[in-house]
Amino acid sequence: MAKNDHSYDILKLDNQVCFPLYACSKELVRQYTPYLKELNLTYTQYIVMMVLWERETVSSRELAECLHLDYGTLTPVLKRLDQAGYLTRERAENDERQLTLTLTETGRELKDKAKAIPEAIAKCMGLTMEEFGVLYTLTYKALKNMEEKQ
Amino acid sequence: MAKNDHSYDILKLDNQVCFPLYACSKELVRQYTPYLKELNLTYTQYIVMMVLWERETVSSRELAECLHLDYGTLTPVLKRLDQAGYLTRERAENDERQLTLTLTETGRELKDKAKAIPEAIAKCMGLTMEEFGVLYTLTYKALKNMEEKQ
DNA sequence: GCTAATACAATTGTGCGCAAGTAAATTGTG
DNA sequence: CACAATTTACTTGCGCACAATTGTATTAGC
Repeated sequence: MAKNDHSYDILKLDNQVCFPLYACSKELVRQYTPYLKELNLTYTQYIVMMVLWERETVSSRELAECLHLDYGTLTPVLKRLDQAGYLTRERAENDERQLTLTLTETGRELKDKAKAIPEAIAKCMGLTMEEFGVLYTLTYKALKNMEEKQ
Repeated sequence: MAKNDHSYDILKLDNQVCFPLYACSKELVRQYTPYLKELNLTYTQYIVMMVLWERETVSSRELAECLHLDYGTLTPVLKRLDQAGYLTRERAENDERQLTLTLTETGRELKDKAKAIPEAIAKCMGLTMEEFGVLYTLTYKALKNMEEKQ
């Protein structure tokens, strides 16, 4: 193969968009960790709590959908949050299949402690307000396009 | 608490930049999966192979650094790639601590099969060339800023 | 040259993350 | 009504991902 064969350049790590996205996502979770440790939460548990802080109660199915998580992941996460006393898990009255999650008082108290986190993380990332907006738009656009494919 | 208290809005899932980034990253890995399955690779194994396809040989330490992975993750991944016959693991001559990874012929053969993947994934994401460029720049910028914090 | 400090890698433990398979409740169809 | 299809959730198995700990080789300080 000739030295100036560039047909494999698309396989170079530096030419991938997916890699920095993947690495950035992991690094973000790592940055959250020390803050969340004070709340006794992991990142995944945190995003579950965010939904509950906003809605007080939600079905397991809706949660799985809006967080893009499947039950294999969600079930043990919800059990741990239940065990920690941050939420309750009950079957829906009208449909025994459905699981209804409800925020507890202990869970609600975390909300105040969590208030400072988003700004701290934003500072870590060091992007301008405009850049944050662009990043938000592009990731949501890609996400939407990809979920349409399946 | 008054209904028009917006001080918690920063905790709404829809107002987070981190969440779509996290969800998008996971969705991306999911999109790769069927393509990589044909090469008998996971996404993490794939990015290891990308480095080897470009460099033929690399030390474990360099790999960990450029992929932003620690040894707890990397060690078992490398063992599996070794077992699959895609690379060899040898101690460096001059320093018994260091692990040197070398691409095998079998590993090199995968490169051709992998060639079509980046374009297929790009199509899934459905962004324009310009948008890909912006996404690349912003994620690398955030990544660089965050790793400076630690 | 001996010991302390450092660097590199492996191991252990915990928690995602998802595919595949299973089970139970509900809904749809004849 | 009976029974097939669907929905919802759980379980199992495997592979990351990382913090914390341990082990070994090299280098630095004296």
